[in-house]
Order: sequence, then C-alpha cells, then structure tokens
Amino acid sequence: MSKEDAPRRGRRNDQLDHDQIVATALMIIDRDGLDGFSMREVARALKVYPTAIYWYFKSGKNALLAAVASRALNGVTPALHLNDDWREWIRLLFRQYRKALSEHPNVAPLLGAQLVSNAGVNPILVERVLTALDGAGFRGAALIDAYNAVLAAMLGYVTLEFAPVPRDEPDSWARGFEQQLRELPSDHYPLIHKNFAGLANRAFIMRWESGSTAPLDGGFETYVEAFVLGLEAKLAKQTMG
Amino acid sequence: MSKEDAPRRGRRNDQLDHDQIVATALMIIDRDGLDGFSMREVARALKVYPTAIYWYFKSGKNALLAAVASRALNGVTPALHLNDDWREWIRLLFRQYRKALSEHPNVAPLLGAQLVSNAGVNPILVERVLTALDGAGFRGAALIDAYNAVLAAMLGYVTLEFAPVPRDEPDSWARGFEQQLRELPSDHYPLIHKNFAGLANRAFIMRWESGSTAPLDGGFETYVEAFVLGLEAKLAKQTMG
DNA sequence: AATTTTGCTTGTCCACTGTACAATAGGAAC
DNA sequence: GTTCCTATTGTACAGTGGACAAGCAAAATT
Repeated sequence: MSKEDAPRRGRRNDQLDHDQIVATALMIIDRDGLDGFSMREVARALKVYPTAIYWYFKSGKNALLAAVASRALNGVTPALHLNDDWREWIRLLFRQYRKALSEHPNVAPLLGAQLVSNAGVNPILVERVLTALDGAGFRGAALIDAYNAVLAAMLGYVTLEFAPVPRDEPDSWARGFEQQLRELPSDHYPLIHKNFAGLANRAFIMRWESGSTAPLDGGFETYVEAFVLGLEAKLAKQTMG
Repeated sequence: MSKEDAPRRGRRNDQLDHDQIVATALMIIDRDGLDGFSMREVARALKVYPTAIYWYFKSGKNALLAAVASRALNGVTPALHLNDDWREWIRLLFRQYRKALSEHPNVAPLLGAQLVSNAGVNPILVERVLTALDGAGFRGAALIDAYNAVLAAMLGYVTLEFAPVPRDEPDSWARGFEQQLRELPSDHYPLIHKNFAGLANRAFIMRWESGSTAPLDGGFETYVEAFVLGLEAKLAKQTMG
C-alpha cells in the first residue's frame, strides 16, 4: 500500500511540493476562474520558474487540473454504514457534493466536463455508491445502470448551477440580458411572462448570475428528491415485474 | 420579429458569412476536439485572415463558441401539443438532447460547463418546459423548481457521458488505466470486484472510452425513467399535502 | 456620376500561453 | 570524493487571443 520507505537519494525539495502546487493552483482558480489559471501563473505565485511545475506534473496542465479537481472533492463521499438508509445516503452524497463545489465553484466545469472519468480513479466513491444501491436491491445490469444514473445526477445540477457567466463587464451584461428577457413577447411566451418574477435570475437560461452568487436551492432539493423517489419507484417496478 | 428588411448599404459578403463560420468551427471541434479549436484554425480552414473572424464575432472566441453550441442544439426541443403527455414529452426531450450531442460529442463540455445560461437565450425551450410542467400540475415556486430540475437533468447525464478522455496516446493510456482498475484489492472493494465485468468501460470513473465511442445506454434509460417517475411522485405528494 | 456610408479584408503587433530541452545546483549513497 | 539522482534554473519555440490601423469594395444617397 504505502510507497517505498527506503531512504531517498537526491536533493530535497526546497521550495516546492506536490500539495503546495495543487493548493496554489486551486487558490488561483478560486480567485481568477479557470481562464485566469495557467502554469505560468502558478509558477509566478510560487516564485519559481514555470518549468519547475513540470517536474511534479509531468504531463502538464491537464494533470495539474486533475489534481485540483480531486482536491476540491476531498472528503465528499459520505461514510456508509450498515443499515443506513440508501435514500438518505444518496441525498447526503448529493448535498455534500454540491456543498464542496459551492466552495470552489470555478472548479465545476472541470468535473462536469473534463475528467471525472479518469481523475485518478476514486474507487471509494464507486464502491460506496454500489454498496448503497446493492443494499437498495439493485443487482446485475440494473445495478450498473443505477450507478451510472446516480453519478450523472450527482454532477448534473451542480455543473449547471455553477456554470460561469461572462466576466468581462458583468454589470452591463447583466442589465442587457435582463432587458432582453423582459422584452420577450408575452403572446409567444405566456408562461414565461406569467412567471417572470419567479424565473428572473432564479432559473437556468433566465439568469444572469452564477449559482455561486445566486444559488438555486429550491430546484436542487426538487431535483434530489425527484431522483431518489424515481430510483425507488424504478426499483419497485422491476422487483415486481 | 424579423431584422430590418430595408436595403443595406455597404459591401456584400464575398467569402464569409456568419453561418459558414459557425459550421466550420463546429467541424473543427468535431474533428479535433475543443483543444484543437482556435480562431486561427477556423480562419485557416476558411482561407481567410484570422482577424476577419472577429468582424462577425466581435466579442471573440467565446461568442463563436456560444454560437457553435447553439447550432449543435438546433432543433432539439420537441414540439409540444395540447394533450401531449408531459412524461412522454420530457423523455423525448432528454433523448433528443442526447442524440444531438452524440453527433457532436466534443461540444458537450461547452454546454454543461461554459454557457447554457446566457447562450443567446433559448426562450422556446424555456416556454415549452414550463408548459409541460404546468400541464403536469406544477405551479408557482414548485414550477420553477421543477423547471430547474428538468434542465439540469437534461444536461447531466450527457455532459458526463461525453466527457473527453486523454487523447495523447489513447491506447497505452487505456491499457494502463484498465490495469489500474484490475489491481484494486478485492477485499477493500468487494462490489467493484464482483461486478467488474459489468463495470469495466461501462461505468463512469471505471471507463477508458468516452461515450462517443462507448455509449452508456442502459444507464441513460434508467436515469430518464427515474427522473420522470420521481417528478411524478413528487407531484403526487405535493398535490396531496 | 460623384460622394458618402458602411462592410469586410488585409496586415501588423503584442503580451501571453504550454511545454520541450538543456544546463546546473545540491544533497544522499556508495 | 565520486557518483547518481532529484530538484530547479534557464533558454527557446511555435502557437494563441485579440487590439489596432489601414485599405478596399460595393451599395445607397445625393
């Protein structure tokens, strides 16, 4: 399990170490967003030559980003004990995942879109989700299907909720966008018009702030609950059929 | 509704037009992935100087990418007629969305992560989802919540399924990754071990191919069905309460 | 027919990116 | 003290997004 304990040759790392680099990268992403991130920026922040970073992340930017994503999700997977209710465990998983990303919203695109599969395998998450679903009664192919559904659902809402909005001139853009929404003709879009107050800045596509500043809590709870109830219903159907 | 029909002054567009640029950009993204895309590459493909592109997309790369994303989703929203069953309509929406992106898998990251909110407002989609859910019986705040849940769910699975895998040396990476999975100790990961055949390359985190070459159909159907059943159950609960 | 207005292309420029590569410094093992 | 390995400093290059200034072509206005 553990790495070689044998005494190591060579120079000590004076200034850098793996963890510090990842932490710095995450800080930069939190501060400046994914666009503000670059190998050179990380190097600058650490007062080190850019290529020094490549010593720790030999495959470059993607490797570092993968490590950042992994770090942001540190400890998300809840513990799972015998006799835990699987529904409650899934709710908890979803909520913790969302909470973790709400603290690093700019990382969300990385997870939803870039890696997840492959990010250094997270077998504990896999095993626990399988355990929860197996405990619920899913077996064989249905278990795999349910597993995939759960993982996708875990990511889905959060990815969208924290998707970034244009950051060049946020205020003017927001006003323009809002105006654009208000001008939608009410004859073609009666329900938009009728529910405008509820939709404006509170619904996907109709909002001008990201979830990091304007969270969409209600939708999330509905989403989680619907998904769990749905899994349960699906389970009931198949064990009957 | 329509743009000015008044005769336009100035030169006609000899070589370029908005649509052709978007089409070319989409072709490049389909062929080379998002990393292979650049303004200059688009210009090269069109045998035009790079800055010419900026005439059509004054705010640059992001604007073009937004247009590409929008084009890839062209016609995804199904028609919605009176008396259509809302469950069936949502299933159809999800499936068409997935199908559209399966033809342009490299665009998926754009939608899940970058824009969606804001990508030039797609009010038809909004209105129809609201109509379907209103028809189902959701009203007021519950309608907004359900709407947000539906939109997120629509994106979730697909975003993850088509997430790209490392493309530098795909074969050797795939073999190494598979090996890594096989070596997971079966005492710590009993369910992974037991279901290995079903999981390997067929489950998120445990796969080494993207959904574009190895689709995860079963999980998707489970996901859709669970979500629809769940919405129904949630609706039943709240109209009773 | 001349003029003006606008649309579009050409070309230049700059700061910046990722990363391959070589050189070197520094400490541990032999 | 030599060797060997690790960590970091440097150098270099091709590519990027995008600001900018002109130039050129054609249609509408006069």
